[in-house]
Amino acid sequence: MELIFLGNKRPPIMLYQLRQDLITGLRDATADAGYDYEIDISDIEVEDVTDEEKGEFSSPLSFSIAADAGEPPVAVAESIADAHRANGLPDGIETVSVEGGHINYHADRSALASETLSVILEEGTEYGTRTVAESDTILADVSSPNIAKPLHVGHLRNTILSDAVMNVLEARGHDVTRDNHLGDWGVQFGNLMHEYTEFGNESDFESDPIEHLLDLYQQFEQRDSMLEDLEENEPVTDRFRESVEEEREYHAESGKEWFARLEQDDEQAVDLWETFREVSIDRFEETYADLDVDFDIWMGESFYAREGWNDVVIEKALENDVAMRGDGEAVYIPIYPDDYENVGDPNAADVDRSLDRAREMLEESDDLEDADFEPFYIVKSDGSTLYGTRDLATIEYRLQEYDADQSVYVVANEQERYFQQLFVAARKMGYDDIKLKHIDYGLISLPEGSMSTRKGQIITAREVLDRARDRARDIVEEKGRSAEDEIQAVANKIALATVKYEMVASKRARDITFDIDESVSLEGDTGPYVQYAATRGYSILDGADAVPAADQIDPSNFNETDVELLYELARYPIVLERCEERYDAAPLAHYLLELAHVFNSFYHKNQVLEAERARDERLVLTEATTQVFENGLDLLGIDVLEQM
RNA sequence: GGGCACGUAGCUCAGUCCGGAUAGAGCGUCGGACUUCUAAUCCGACGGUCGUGGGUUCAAAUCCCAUCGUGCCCGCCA
Repeated sequence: MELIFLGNKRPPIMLYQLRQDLITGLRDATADAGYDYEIDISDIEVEDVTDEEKGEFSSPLSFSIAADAGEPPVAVAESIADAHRANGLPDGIETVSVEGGHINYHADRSALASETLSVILEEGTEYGTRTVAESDTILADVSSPNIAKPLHVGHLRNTILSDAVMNVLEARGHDVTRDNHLGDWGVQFGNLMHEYTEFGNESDFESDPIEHLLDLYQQFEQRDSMLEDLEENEPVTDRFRESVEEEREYHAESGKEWFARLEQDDEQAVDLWETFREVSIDRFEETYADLDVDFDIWMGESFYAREGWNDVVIEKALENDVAMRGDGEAVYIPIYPDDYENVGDPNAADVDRSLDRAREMLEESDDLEDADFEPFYIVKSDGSTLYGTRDLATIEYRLQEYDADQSVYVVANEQERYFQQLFVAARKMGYDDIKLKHIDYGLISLPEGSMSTRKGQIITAREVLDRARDRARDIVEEKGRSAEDEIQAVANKIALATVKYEMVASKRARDITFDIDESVSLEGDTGPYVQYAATRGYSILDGADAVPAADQIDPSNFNETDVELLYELARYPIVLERCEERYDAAPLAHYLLELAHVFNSFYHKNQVLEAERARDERLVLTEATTQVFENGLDLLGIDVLEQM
């Protein structure tokens, strides 16, 4: 992908560009020194600026070359450094040295300082973003709550993580469509309709529809598991067992029937479903508004069922001979054990589309259980569809309507296996030109154990937000810096920062034990810590009449502390690059924390307004820092505050 | 039985995907810094067999194999 820098005719002398230049230079120097060695990005490390000896960039490649060539590493390093010196170091690199076999490059700090500050202030909110010649069109499943249930902390993590990751992908130049892929279709709603028509209560529904529906859902599930227990555990008589079985089947069958009716557009079923859906969406929207997140589309699973997309993929699967028929009306795609391998990546995907293997296996034994493949069902024997059908339909739709390059799914890692199967099935269907990516994340549990909507052990998104707000308001009041009428607004922003930071600070794969008391703490490794640092920046800028232009300052006035902060700012685009690679926001969260720490340190050590030497320089540096705080926090969906 | 993830300081976690020079933060503990641009802060100290055992390598927290522990998944549910 080709880089186009915004607003500059030539690539600025920035960390990012310098590293690119050094790779090229190092490649030539290595060849000129007489060594045959393949050099890539990993051969140049960006070092900690506080380490004088290592320089800003360092390469350990002399060790590998030395091992092959049987020469001492220091000699190899020296001869490469000499060659590089002779060829001429890139603009912005002052010297190259050899320390302990490492080739260390020392940047021209003044040039880097003024370039970095100029670029940040010139690009403003665009700093760190890029445009790419051929951006990807990305369709993303985000948030995806099930209707008729409240949003809980799991949805909170999903929604906040999705928002941040999609923001990053946009900043990296891609065209992202956020699809709130509502769970609004499936037998569970048949079960709910059964329960509602049997036991529902209109006045309860009206006073709190979601609570009432949740009660009914839990009642259905609890009765089912209770009956299951009774059935399995020592029934007193056969007669008793039979009646338990009957009771259980009655409810389950009735639920399935309701769903079948819904899929057949039965008026009563559709009416009920629409009512459930509307009250759910109304409630969701309140919470999304509180979270300050938006979606581009709310397709929901029902869309693909009701608009005929399910039929499209079912037909396609049968016509292309990738799916076979099972009992009743059942249709499934056989998946062989060797089908899984880099299956989300269009370039690496290689699956066996043939049904011959499955047919052979079934000839030996009619029992699917014995066959060495997993059936990926897209039609059940009763003729209704499954989530897999809807997900295949979604891919078909995204290709047809959006010409999508990527279809990505922010969904908890408990569904990892399912997504592998879905992606295999999709390849078999012939969806070859689309990158499929499961952006999985760890489960959230409570200190008292794992959450279960069924058992009623949940903590809702609303509870978390309310508690964070209450706690933030107490602290804002205690500090007494905000005007009476602003307290709630300030507290809200701090509360959001707390919750959002918490939700993205751990890398995706990690499970989180969600301790609400710890999460609303405002000290240390938290969102408010970062907000506070930014606020101090504004406070400084507030005390200055004007901030000079970046090209009007003398970078040689910067001391070590200033330079450390400056390098932190320069690193920002590299952090976003890493976030894009990983489809994660955690590196950004950690970066902002580090930036806040360095800025706080700068704040204590260096005077700005009263500085004897570097007042102008530090004003520019401070302004650039607040800009990076704004840009980075914005990607995490966190607002900065002038005062807190 | 099979699959995936996680295991780093007392606790919560970065760093692992791309192997490099003394393994980093926060919380907690101990000590220090507010007549100062916001102390929601800063500075310092204490704290580590990077789960364990092999292997590859000049070099392993990082790669490979094995093993233990924890969580999740393996349904014509989502």
